[in-house]
Amino acid sequence: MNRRNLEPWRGSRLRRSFYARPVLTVARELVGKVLVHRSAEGTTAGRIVETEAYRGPHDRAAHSFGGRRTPRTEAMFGPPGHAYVFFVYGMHWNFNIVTGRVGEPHAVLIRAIEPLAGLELMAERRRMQPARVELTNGPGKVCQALGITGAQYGRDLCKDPLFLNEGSAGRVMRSRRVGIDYSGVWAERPWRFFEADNAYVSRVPRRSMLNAT
DNA sequence: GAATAGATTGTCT
DNA sequence: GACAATCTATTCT
Repeated sequence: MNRRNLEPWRGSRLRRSFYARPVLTVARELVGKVLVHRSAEGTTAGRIVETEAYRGPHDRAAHSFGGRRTPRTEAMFGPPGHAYVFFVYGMHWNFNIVTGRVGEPHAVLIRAIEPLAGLELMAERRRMQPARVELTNGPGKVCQALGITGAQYGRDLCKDPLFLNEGSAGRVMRSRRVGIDYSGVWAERPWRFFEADNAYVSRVPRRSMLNAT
């Protein structure tokens, strides 16, 4: 265990240029990176192990489909490296990272992380025991564990207190995205990326749906 | 282990 | 009024 793993917030921070690239590239490369949130309650951090790319205005599954630009989706149209946070199903927050160019409404959903620091605080927020994969194996769970809500909407992820650091991943696989069956052919696109054999990945697809990257 | 139902509210039609 | 980039508990096999 090196110092970076013990104190993940000390790592090398990802720069704006990392996010200012095509959304599929960023989604793929975000697997293995370290997400850190330093809040008043304490610091929590984890390795990203599962992501999904959303690519409006053409992608029917994206909230920015058709160029829909409202107070809710505004952040997706803004500069890369900022947070797009939304509330869904009446009770869960989801955290995304805006990518690409200004005016291009693309973002990457963070679906799962492997906890690195602040496990006790995560467990407290999640109201469960710390040594369980259910702590952070889903997009709503990640937000609850890290204390991410609408208060973080639009925040610059190149600055404190919510930011990403360098990290590395094992083998990365891809599959169709989760929970967007209403979007027709767009649901088939292999725009979900995850680390192979990681226990914190929210759902392991059938072998026939898998692709190596 | 898989399938299903229920919770609960912001957003848009 | 309908629906949603989800989670949890429950009820099956």
